[in-house]
Amino acid sequence: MDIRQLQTLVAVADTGSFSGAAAVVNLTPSAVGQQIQALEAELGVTLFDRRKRPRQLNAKGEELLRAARQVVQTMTEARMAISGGRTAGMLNFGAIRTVSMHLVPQAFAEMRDAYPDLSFDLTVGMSERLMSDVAAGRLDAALVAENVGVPASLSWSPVLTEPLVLIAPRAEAWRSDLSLLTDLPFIRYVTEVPLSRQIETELAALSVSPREIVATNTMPSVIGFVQADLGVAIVPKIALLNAGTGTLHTRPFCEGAITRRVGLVQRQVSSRSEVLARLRQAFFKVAQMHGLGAEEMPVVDSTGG
Amino acid sequence: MDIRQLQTLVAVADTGSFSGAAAVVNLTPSAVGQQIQALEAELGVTLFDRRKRPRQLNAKGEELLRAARQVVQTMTEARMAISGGRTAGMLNFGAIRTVSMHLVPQAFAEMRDAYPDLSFDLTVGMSERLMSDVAAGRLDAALVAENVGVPASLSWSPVLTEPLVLIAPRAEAWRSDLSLLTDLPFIRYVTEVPLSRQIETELAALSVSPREIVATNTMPSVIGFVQADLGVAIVPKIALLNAGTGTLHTRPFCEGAITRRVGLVQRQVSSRSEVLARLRQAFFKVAQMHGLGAEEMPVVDSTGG
DNA sequence: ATGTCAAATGAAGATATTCTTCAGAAAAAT
DNA sequence: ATTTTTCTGAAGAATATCTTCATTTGACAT
Repeated sequence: MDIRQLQTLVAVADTGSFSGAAAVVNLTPSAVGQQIQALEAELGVTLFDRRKRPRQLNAKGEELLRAARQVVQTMTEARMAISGGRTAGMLNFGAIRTVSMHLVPQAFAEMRDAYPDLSFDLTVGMSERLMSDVAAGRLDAALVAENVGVPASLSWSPVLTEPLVLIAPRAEAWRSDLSLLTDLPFIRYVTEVPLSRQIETELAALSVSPREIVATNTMPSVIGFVQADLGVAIVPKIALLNAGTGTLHTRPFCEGAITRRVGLVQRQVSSRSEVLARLRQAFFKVAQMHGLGAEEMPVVDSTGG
Repeated sequence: MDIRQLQTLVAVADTGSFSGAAAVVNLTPSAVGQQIQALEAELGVTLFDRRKRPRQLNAKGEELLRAARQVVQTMTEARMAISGGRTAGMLNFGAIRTVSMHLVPQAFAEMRDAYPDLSFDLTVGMSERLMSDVAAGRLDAALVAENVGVPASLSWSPVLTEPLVLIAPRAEAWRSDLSLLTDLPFIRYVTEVPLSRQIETELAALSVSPREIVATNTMPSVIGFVQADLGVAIVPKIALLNAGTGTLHTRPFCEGAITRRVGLVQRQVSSRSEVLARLRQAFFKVAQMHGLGAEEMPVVDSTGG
C-alpha cells in the first residue's frame, strides 16, 4: 500500500470525484481509478458505493479515509521536519506559570542567535490543558509538570527538577522542619494543579497535619503571606525568583528529596522538532544556571544533514 | 513511499540490522537495503550512519522512524477495523460517574445479543482523565462531557443531552425559580469536574448569587442535603435516577435551556469502530428511554461488507 | 597486523507495478 | 434526445522491486 494511494483517496473524498482528484494529484482519472482499485484489492473490500453516481464512500471507505488523513498528515509533518524543518515563523509555546516568568523568557533569549527568524507566542496555563493543546495542534510544545497522562502521540522529556523548599520568616530560622510545620501556621496553596496535590500528599506521607491559617490560590500571595510573618509554606524553589528572598528563611524540604519534575511535551512527529531540540537544550542551560538542572544534559545529534 | 518501506524501517530499528529486518519482513537483505535506499532517495537525505557497523539511525532517521511507527500503527488498526473489526474480547470503556450507574449498564445489556463474545471493562473517572486514557490507548472509548479539549487523533460525538434541573424540598414547590435560588440556602457541588464549573457559570450569567450553606463534593450527598430540607440545588436530571424523587420537587432549570451534553470519545482510527458505532446507538436508545435523547439518532452505514 | 566472519552493497535479470493513451459505457445535465 | 461529464477497461510503455550471486566493508579475535 503506497502513501500516494492514500493521498489520492483523500483527494477523492475532498473533491467528490475521481477526475477532480486526478487534477489534484496530477494524474489521469484512469490512474486514480486504478489506485482505488488497488486499495480495494489489497484490503479485499469495496470502498465506494458504485451504484450512486457521485461515488460515495461506504463505511469501510470512511474507516480507511480517517486512517489515510492521519497517515498523510504525519508523513507531511515528517517530510517537513526532515527537509530542514520549520525553523522560522511563529512557535506556539505553552508553559506552566512557575516557569513562565524567568526560565522561559531566558531560554527564548538564548534562541535568538541560532534562529533569528523565529518568533514566539507564549501561552500560560495548567499542565493538563497545555498537554491537550499540544495534542490538538494548537501549541507546538509546552513545559508541563510530570505525572499527567501523556497520550501516545506525544512525548514528554524532563527538562528541570525543582526542589520544593520550606519558607518561613527570618526570625523562625532556628526551628526544625517539624517545628516549623507544626508549631507555626501553614499557608496553604489551593488550586487544581498537580503541584498543590503533590504538596498535600507529601505532607500526609510525613504524618504532618499543619495548622492551616490561610489558603490562597496564587504562588506570589503564598510568598507574600510568609513575608508578612503569618506562617510557613512549601513552594517550588523557582517561585522564589520573583520575590526578593531577603526577608525569608529558605531551606530544602525533606533535605531536597521531594522534587517536582517539569518537562517538554511535543508531538512525536513534528515539523518543529529541530527547533524544539535546540530549545530543550536552552532550557537545560538556563535551568542549570538556576541550580535546577535535571539529570543529564541532552545530546543533539547533528549528523545526517 | 510505500508503507512496506516504513515497516521495514521499523523492523531495522527493532532488530538492529538489515539482515535481521529481512527475516522479519520476509525479504532478502538486499531488498531491505534497496528499500532503505529508496526512502533515502525520495527524501534526499541519508537515514543511517554508514561508517559504524551496527548501522545506526541518525537524527533524520529517528525522525522518520517515529513517523513510521505511527503510520504502521494506524494502518494496522485500520486494516483490522476494515476486515471485520474486533467484535470479541474485552472492550475497555470509560464513563463519567453520572452515566455509569444506569445508562452504561443498560446500554451494555443491549449489546449482549448482537455481540455475545464481547465483554466489558468499565472505568469510572473524570472527563479529562478518561479522554487522555482513550488517547493513550488504555481505553477503547469513553462517555465524557462536552467542552473538554479534544485532541486531533480523537473524535467526540454527542450521545445525550442532560437538562440541568432545580431540586427543592416538596414544601417549597410554590416558589419561583428566582425565589428558590435567592430565598433558600443553596447546596453547592464543588469538584474539579466541568459540571460544577458550568453550574457556577450559568448562575453567574443569571446574576444570581445564592446564599451558600453547604458545599459537598458528591452528587448523592447534594441530593441528600436537599432531601433533608436544607436547601435547593442544581443537578443533572440523570443524577435523580438514583434517589427516589418522592420527597423532592423537581423542575427544569431555565425552562430546560441549560443543558449539558455528554458524548462518546474514541480514536479516529480504531479496530473497535464497528462495535463502538453499535454501542453509540445503544446509548441513544437508552438515553431516549430516559428522556435524555440528543438531537438525532445516528445512522449506521452497513454497506460495503 | 591480519585473518575471519557476519553483514551490507552492487549489478543483472526476471517479475510486478503503475502510469498514459485511447476507446467505450454510464450516469447527469441540457 | 443529445450533449457532457465521469468512470472503467485493455494495451503497451515506463518504472519499480524482488532475487541471485558476487564483492566489499567493518568489527572482532587471534
